[in-house]
Amino acid sequence: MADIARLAGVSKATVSRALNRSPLVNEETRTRILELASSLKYTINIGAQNLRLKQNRTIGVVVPYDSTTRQHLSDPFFLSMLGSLADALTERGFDMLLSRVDAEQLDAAAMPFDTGRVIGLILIGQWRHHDQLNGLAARHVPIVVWGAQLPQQLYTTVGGDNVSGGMLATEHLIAAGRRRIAFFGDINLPEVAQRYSGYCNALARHGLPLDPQLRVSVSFLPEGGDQAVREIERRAVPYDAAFACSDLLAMTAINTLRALGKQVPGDVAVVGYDDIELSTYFHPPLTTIRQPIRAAGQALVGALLAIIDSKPAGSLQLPTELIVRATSA
Amino acid sequence: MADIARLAGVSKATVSRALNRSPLVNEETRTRILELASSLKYTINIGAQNLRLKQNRTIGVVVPYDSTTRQHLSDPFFLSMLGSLADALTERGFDMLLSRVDAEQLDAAAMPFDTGRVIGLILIGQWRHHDQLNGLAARHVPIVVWGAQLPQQLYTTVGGDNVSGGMLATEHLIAAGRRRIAFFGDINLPEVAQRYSGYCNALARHGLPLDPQLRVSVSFLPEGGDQAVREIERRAVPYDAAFACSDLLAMTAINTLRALGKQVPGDVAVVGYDDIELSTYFHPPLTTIRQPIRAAGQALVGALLAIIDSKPAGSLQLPTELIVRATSA
DNA sequence: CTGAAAGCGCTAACAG
DNA sequence: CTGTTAGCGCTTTCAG
Repeated sequence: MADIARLAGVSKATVSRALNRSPLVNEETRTRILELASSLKYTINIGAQNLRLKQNRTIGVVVPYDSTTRQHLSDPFFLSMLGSLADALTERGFDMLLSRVDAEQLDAAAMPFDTGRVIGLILIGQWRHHDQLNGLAARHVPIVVWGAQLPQQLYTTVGGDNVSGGMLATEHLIAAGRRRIAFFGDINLPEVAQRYSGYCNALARHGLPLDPQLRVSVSFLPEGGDQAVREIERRAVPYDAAFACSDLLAMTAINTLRALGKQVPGDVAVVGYDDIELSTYFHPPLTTIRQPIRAAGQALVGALLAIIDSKPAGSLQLPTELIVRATSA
Repeated sequence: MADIARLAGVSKATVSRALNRSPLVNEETRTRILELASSLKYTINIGAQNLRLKQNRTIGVVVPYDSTTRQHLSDPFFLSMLGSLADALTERGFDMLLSRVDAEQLDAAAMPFDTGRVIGLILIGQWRHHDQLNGLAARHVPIVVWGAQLPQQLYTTVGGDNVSGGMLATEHLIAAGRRRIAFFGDINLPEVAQRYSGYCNALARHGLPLDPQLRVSVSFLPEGGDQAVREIERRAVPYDAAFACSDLLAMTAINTLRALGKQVPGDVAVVGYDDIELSTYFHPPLTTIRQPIRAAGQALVGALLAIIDSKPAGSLQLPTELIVRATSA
């Protein structure tokens, strides 16, 4: 900037003003400076600017990962979420600092905030780390989490409406004439627990019994679908449908069902969750519960910026939607 | 820092030294300062430190996207790559600034560098933007690209060995007794072109004719597999195998083959590319060419840091590997 | 071993 | 309209 000032025969202050399009600077001087700057390919040093302005337009996006199961990068759902966040942040002129942290050491997630690198954090995935997240919020780290709303929650969440998602899926299967509906998912995870309660509600509403033997606890890893099917077969309980807590789970489950000689949806109807892009192109195309990814990115960013602005930002539940395709016909 | 200095009864300089573990500071003073700092949850402001040190430990990772086809976020391969990069960068103490840029305006990718936010760029995906990439390199933007090595290339690439990948796949199919092998992919993309040339080599080596009718040009979008199969059926050329340029393509192709009543691998053997995690759990498990993702992240980061250090960093081709599963049995 | 002082690149009073 | 000056939070000579 000093160079430009010298070459333009003005002071650094004027250059700064010109570059920031201050109305205080003469039209003519301004264009001269701007041209000089662009011919020298000069751009303001954002670090210095941030320091001076005590501002910062970078948001930290954290993907917690489970070091034992690597339960994080298998699912295309995350990638879509990342994309949606990138779009929402870009749109509002923010940069995105991406980090992965061990889910057991979630405090580490706050480092970019503590060191002033970012002004707030978006966490993709709540898992079972409610307490650690509360801890961060108690420290006044501006944070928004993609996940379920829980009692005594100090942090803000944005998530799909899991209860109604679970209901939609289950009622759809019931409407399709299914009576013995298996549930695949780990209810220790808050989101899955809510989907399960939606499932229970739907059964109750239609006077169907809740058989605990029909619930199989599996992780979100791709092998989960296979495991779930094999487990329920081992239990030898009759079932004519399955509600899987992710599309990936549903797809791998369907593959195993087929391998075991079952027809989908003939013998077993299947509904997934998320509506990842591949679901449409799967064979047969997968019936699923759509999570509104675009809206999710917008909502997460909106909520975080509100918090940073110290405006109250309540937790949010985004509507989910049943997408009927062929696996439940 | 001024606060800590005051509370510890020392100068800012001493605090700085203590925090940076300088040997110049008295053991006792140091621990006092360190304790004070941690009790106040103080952390050095990285922005200010960077400014003063004229350093920066942030790398920009850029995912170009095609605004018309959104040819970017459908494929789990990218997510794995992102994860691998995140790991490699974290390991070496670098932060990752993630951005998406319109592939038609790749110059924009350099912005975080021009403004001093990052010290170098990693681009995931070369697509057909060789010239723009050369332009960036000519401007001395430190940059490494995941993609194919091309003639007259000013930038550094790291990529899988596509020619040998194409050969491995094709020779495997030939060894399995297939003679009419379709190729699914857009050879306008350098990586795909190289895989195609591997495919041609393999055919030639075994004295098999190269039938241009067997090559179907489709994008990497998930619907590509479906389109490819329908196109080749429309052409009514006989084929007994297909080599698809991504696993996603292979999977959606298999679904469509099945929908058309063809057996896989009975009627048509299929080989994919990338070895994404889902491939193992697909039904039938997918034969594919593995790209060494972990090594890729390491290599990309390593090459970029070398360039930043103004050490010469030649382009690199990582070995690919044939993973035989059930779709080619 | 410690402190005073200068300065990284930028912006914003304040004074012309 | 423009320049002078101070200072964002940090590190590092240079003197004690």
